[in-house]
Amino acid sequence: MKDVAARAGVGLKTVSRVVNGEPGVTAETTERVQAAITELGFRRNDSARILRKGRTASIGLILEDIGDPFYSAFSRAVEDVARDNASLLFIGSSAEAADREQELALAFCARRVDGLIVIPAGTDHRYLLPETQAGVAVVFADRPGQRIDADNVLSANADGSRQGVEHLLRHGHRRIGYIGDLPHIHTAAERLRGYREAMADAGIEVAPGWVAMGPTDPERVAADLRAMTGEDGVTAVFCGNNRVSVSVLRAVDSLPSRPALIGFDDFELADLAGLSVVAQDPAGMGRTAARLLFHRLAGSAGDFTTTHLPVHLIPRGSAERPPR
Amino acid sequence: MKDVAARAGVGLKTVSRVVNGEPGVTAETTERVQAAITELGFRRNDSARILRKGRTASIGLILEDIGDPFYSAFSRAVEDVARDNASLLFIGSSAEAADREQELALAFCARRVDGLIVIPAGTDHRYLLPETQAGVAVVFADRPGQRIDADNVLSANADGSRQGVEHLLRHGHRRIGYIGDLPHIHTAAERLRGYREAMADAGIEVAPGWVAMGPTDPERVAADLRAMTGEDGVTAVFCGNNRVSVSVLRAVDSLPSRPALIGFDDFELADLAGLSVVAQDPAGMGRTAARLLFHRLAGSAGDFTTTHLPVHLIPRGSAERPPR
DNA sequence: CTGAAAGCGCTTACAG
DNA sequence: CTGAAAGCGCTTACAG
Repeated sequence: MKDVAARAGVGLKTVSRVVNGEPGVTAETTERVQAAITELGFRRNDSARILRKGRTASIGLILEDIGDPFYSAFSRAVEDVARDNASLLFIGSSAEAADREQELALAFCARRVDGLIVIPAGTDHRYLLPETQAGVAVVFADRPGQRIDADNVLSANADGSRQGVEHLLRHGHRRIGYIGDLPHIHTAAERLRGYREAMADAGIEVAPGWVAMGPTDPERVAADLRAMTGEDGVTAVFCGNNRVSVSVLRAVDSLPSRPALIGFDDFELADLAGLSVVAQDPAGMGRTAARLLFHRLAGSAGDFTTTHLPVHLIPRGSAERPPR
Repeated sequence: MKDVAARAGVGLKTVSRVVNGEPGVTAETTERVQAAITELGFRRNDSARILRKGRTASIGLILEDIGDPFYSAFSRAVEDVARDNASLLFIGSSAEAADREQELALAFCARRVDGLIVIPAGTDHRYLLPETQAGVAVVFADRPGQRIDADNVLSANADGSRQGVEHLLRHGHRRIGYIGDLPHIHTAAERLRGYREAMADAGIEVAPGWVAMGPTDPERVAADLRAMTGEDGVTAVFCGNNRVSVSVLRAVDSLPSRPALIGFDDFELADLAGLSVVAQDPAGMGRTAARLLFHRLAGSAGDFTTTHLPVHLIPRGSAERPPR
């Protein structure tokens, strides 16, 4: 910028005015400055600008894994809202590791992002306290932030499982199994709770072998599926998330008899597989979380909120078959 | 930092040393500084650090759409390599719009990213010349950069189509149709070229109605599928990308008779649908592009390269059926 | 082992 | 309409 000023024979401030389209510069001066800019290949350094101005016009997004279709739809919605607010987006995956989540969050904060959208992997978010006190806005999505006051945007997880179970009950099932993710994950625990409550309300005692929580790798899921659908086993299986559903679909055809199926979370081609699902709205969740974040950044002060986004049941055949 | 220095009764430089874990500070002094840091809730401002140091330890990634599973696997690989190189990742979607690609790229450059990985939407990348001259490393992936010298990492697109067509020929098909994406997209054009060459080599003249290029929305694809598989139409259809494949799978069951199918690019559940594919390696592409970028940033000077990543055919039944 | 001075590339607040 | 000075929060190069 100094070079441009020298070349155009003007002061620094005049170059700044031209670069930022501020008023109060003669057409002739503007032209001379513009010429110098092109000749020298000048590009404004936004880092320097940011250092002086305060707000960085960037936000950070911490996901579990961009590879999961739920999170990619979520991310796209966040990105769109960020663009509407003239903000750039840092992104990172925690891979379900608390220390990686924290490392990413603090790295983003060190770059002075204005705000953070976090899909929590960890269970203690007090490490963000100094950041929020310094003015960084934080919104947790999909799972709530823990040991910290903040805004949360969640799906109606327990309610969704309840809906799914009641749907299976209406189609005559009573021995209903549940395959879920690791139980320390909030969504996994909530969905299991909804299942248990709906079963209890129907007066059905859940046998120990009917519930299997654990990592969502295909082998574990297939083994648990086989175990719970054996002789006198369950006639229907509730899949706790889209990873479980996919693994179950891959394994179900090798079972002696096919159980009724319902999955939590919709995904591409679930329709072709005829899988009935309790559908979440990942784009809606991303949009809601991002709008809330920019609301806070715009100075909205009210109490912290927890939003539960509704889910809805999509029947496609797999859950509407009677018990064998 | 000034406040910390004052509180600890030391100089600025000493605080800097402690914050960065540089040697040459007494344990006692370190302790006093650390105490001041916690008491004041000090957080180093990396923007300021970056301004002084030069390199920003961040790269930008411009995708067509994070929602597409090909690009989400790609992104995850880029992110992993970035982390290995202690670099943060800006991400943005062009939505196949050249102006949005440019806007994102220049915004990232204004933040002084060290490098850029671009999946091009536009067809003229001369706008990046001032940036590359200023030292920004750029790698194009999936599609080549145009009107600019740079590194490219691509799939063997034409070769892949050729493999797919030859596979169908081996199973007795001669009337083979092709449904692809908009022809101005490089991958779409290359894959079509491979198809045409393989057909010509087999001595088959491609009838005008056998090729349909256009947007990948389900309605367009379904209409073209119906049109080309009518009376005396094609007996096999080559799907030019995973968007086309999904739309074809959704529409194919309503046809009077089911054509043989093969798709370019693998995707989740293609196995359940029994779809034979020419598989790309999105994670490998992301990894290769990112490694190349950091190689350049580490000072590697050689000529610009264009890498063609191999693809491989996965038979799953849909392409191995003879003509009706 | 420690610190004062200068500077990274901008903008702010002010004066002319 | 224009510009000189100070400062954003750090690091570099140097001196003690």
